[in-house]
Amino acid sequence: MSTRLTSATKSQPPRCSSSDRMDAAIQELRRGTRLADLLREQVELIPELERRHAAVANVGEISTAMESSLSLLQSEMEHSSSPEVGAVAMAAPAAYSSDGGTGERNGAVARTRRVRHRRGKHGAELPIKEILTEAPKNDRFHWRKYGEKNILNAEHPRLYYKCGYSDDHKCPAKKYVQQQSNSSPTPVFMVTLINEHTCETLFPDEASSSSISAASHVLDFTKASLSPPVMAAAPGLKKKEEEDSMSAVSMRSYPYDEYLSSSLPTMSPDGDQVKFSPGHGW
DNA sequence: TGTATTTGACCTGA
DNA sequence: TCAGGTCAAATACA
Repeated sequence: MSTRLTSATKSQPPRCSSSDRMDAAIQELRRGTRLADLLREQVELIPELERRHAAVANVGEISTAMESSLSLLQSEMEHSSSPEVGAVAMAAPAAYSSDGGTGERNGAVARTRRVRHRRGKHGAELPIKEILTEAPKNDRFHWRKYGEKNILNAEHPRLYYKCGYSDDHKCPAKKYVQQQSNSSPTPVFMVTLINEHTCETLFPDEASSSSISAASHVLDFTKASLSPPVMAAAPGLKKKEEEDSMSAVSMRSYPYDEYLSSSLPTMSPDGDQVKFSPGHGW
């Protein structure tokens, strides 16, 4: 079954205008929905009741996520998005920084007062996407974690990432990841994207990654859901992972490429992604 | 040794 | 004053 599922990830949407990409993303989401249905049928054949139940539940969540993403994209298409980005603009959850991450890192002394230009509340025009995902995947961008914060009334801390090229290429892309309160056995993460990547530095993994790895990814996606995906994610995690699974996921940056181009089979069964050399790393 | 993460302090808007 | 977002030294790891 895995091979069939993989086909969902094979078609590469054209990368042209944002509307083209959104269109492609919609197509992929539709396809994903159909495949999720297919997967459900297959999963129902699992003899072990417990596993079957869990798998069916997970597939159901996949479908839900697909459908909600789909409707978001569609409504965005209808409401004519901003020309520059194919963002799924949603209600801005909070304040978004407009700090360009220009990386003024020469402050010799720590904690000395620096004039930092940030928090442009007026920056409401910033592209924003929010994605609910339960299955972290690699989006091929290089994210670097730069902060973590406990949020009021939230069970889990919010993790802050910026593009790994924010300094080099002045790429303003950022994302916030927050695990939702665990109402379901499977952790669900709200991923908020801020700004579009200007670095355009995607990892060239699709050329080398085989459909096999894609298949295993898809399969393991289910497996990983049975056991928390967070734990599967972090070979690079060292100390806090055992107690803080949230951080574990975070180290890999949470990917959710649904909106992007869809086919990023980069997470191995262990949750370990493709290794990248420094500077291109993840 | 270089790179990425952790973590507490700092900053800013509400 | 509070809460959220960011910085950057310290630290861990490959």
